Amino acid sequence: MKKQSPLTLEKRRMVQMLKALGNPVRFEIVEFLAENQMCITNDIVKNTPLAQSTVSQHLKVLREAGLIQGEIEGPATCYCLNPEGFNWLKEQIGIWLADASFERHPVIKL
Amino acid sequence: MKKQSPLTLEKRRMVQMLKALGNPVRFEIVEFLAENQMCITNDIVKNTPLAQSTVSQHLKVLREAGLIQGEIEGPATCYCLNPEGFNWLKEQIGIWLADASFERHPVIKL
DNA sequence: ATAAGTTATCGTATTTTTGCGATAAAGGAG
DNA sequence: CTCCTTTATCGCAAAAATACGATAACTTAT
Repeated sequence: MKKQSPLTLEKRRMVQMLKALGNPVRFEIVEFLAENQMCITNDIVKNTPLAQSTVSQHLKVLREAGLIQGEIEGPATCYCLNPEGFNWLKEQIGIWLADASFERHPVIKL
Repeated sequence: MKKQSPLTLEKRRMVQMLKALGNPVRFEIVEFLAENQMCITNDIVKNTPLAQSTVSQHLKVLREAGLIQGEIEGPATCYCLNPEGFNWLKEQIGIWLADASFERHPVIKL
């Protein structure tokens, strides 16, 4: 039995990203950003039934997780996916799932 | 500008899995299960500072997300990763991230 | 300067999640 | 049978997430 060490910085970042994506609204925002290269915040707002302030909060969560990035374009803000963040996550998940043992503990019938 | 359609069943399942993994405690439980082939609930409990009932709740969340599976072994319960669930998730993430456009909206300086 | 449009943040209400103790169910040991 | 161990569930408290309106900051156009 191996004792669990506390989560590394990398894994905490991974958890933060997974949590950010593990919400239907944010998941849809990411999909929207992926599908639309024109990514002004207001377009995202119009695409949801939610208030502008709510969407802004969700964008903040995604931004802080490093999954999207915003850039001020004149009076508006252009959000796009953050390729570095997504590629990093993809890589980490790959490593993580590869390491994971899917072996089943041999069932000892008592 | 493309209008967003509501999330498909598959995507909702994906969100559910991401949410389940997007919690430090559950993430560690999964790591623990991956590292230890002996996966009795009580061992998981001993590995955390949390109460048994709390761990049981987290296991339920992971189980309902299809990420782990439990099997009653005598008086105890043996939990293991669910290979199908994880492989499905890995596959979906691969597809999802491959589809995602990382192109940046061309910045029009006004 | 004023007005219109866009976005971030603040305060707050509601909902959900997280955590715990107590309890019940179920199996195995004596 | 009784006792012990293990686990799931219930009820509840505390914490966090979610959503909204109001507001402030900022840009652009008039």
